[in-house]
Amino acid sequence: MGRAKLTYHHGDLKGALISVATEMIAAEGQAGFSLRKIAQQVGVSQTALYRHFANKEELFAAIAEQGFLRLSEKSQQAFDNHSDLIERTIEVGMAYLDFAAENPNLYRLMFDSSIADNQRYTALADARRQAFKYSALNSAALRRLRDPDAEPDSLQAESTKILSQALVHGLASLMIEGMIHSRVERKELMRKTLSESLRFPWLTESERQV
Amino acid sequence: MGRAKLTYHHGDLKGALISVATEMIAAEGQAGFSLRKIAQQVGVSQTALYRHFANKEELFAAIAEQGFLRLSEKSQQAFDNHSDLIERTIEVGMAYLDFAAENPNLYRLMFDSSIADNQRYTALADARRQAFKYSALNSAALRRLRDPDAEPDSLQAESTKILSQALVHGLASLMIEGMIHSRVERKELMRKTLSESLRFPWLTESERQV
DNA sequence: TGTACATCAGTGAACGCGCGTTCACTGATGTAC
DNA sequence: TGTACATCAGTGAACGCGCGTTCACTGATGTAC
Repeated sequence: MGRAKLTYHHGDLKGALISVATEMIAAEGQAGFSLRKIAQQVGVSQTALYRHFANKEELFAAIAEQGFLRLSEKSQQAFDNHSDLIERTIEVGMAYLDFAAENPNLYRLMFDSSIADNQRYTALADARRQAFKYSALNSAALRRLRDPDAEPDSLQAESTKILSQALVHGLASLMIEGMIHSRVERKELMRKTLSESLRFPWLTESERQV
Repeated sequence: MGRAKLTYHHGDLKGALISVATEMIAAEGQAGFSLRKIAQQVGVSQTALYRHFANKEELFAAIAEQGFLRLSEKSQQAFDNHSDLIERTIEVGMAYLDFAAENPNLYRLMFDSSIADNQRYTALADARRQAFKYSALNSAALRRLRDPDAEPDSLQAESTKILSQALVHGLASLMIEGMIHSRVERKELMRKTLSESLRFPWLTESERQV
């Protein structure tokens, strides 16, 4: 169906709604968000939306899902581009930080617990799991290197995993909330901080090649 | 003025409003928050509030300020109770995490950029600075120990400071958003993670005593 | 000690607003024959 | 190839709601004389 053709039926209204809604979240955040504005921007009546989403929350879930899919892609690229374990960990983390810096409002929505915690949105939960696959794999690998006989869910393993997750999420939050002010270039700072904290001194040089 | 006495004038309406508003934030978060509900709960007309606050945002700022003052107190206690540098850093961090765990909605409000970034609220900014004084002093001390000749705002110093801030903020966020699921006791896990990441292997035993 | 009066904290009715959602509808599409 | 009809995407008027804020007011308080 031609795009220029102004038909009664839109063609891909669902996709257009998600895309415009995502832009709106990016521009104004969750506070200034409204279904009516989105419909207006898409050029459709304010009730058309209810053919595709049961309610506002369901649209939010779709936006968040979209976000995780994009984050996933970035993470995978970073993962695939590096084989050195530490480099890889840093670069996956950097991809995460870049995403947060470029999409602060979207990032916030993605981690809004009121949506994320709702078990109803299975597609969202899947996308989320996918996005964390690469960092999760990384920490599993690290754990094995560190202590091959460690129980999978030992305190040691848990704390390693949580450390890296917390660090990267914390850096993202600090960036978004503007708590990081520095003369030095932000990206360089991120890289350095990540790299210092993830040096893992217990690894020998040979172990670092995965 | 007696409390039981039902007078036309309240006595300390401003204080009562902040206190009830803080409770309401704690219970329902920013989403379900409304001036009318608060006035009702305090038992006063919905417009009485405007004698003490110009608008809703100003009340938010007062709530956040209150939060930072409480956090400040907790941090200072933790600081004063330990002289070992690492123990002290861990305990100040733990105080921060406890606060976030006990007051998730308040914590979120305190770091809501739309209020925090507004320069108009100088009392809020002061309270905030006060709350971070102890962790900031800590990282300054660490920096000096690590490299006495380091320029105060070197990349090294910046990244050390950011690392500890990010870690503790990241852990708080993970806790609040329920991303931390674990069989082991949460507090123990926090302590271990913090302690591992802040071990600072470059410090000698004698340097650890401040 | 008593009175007049300025000050100011709290009232209550009312405003306009934007919101999410409902409802009965209409126009376009695709398919069976 | 043409027609009847079921399906379903999008319409537009309307709903009720809770909200923040305004306004002219009233009742209580404290102070000057």
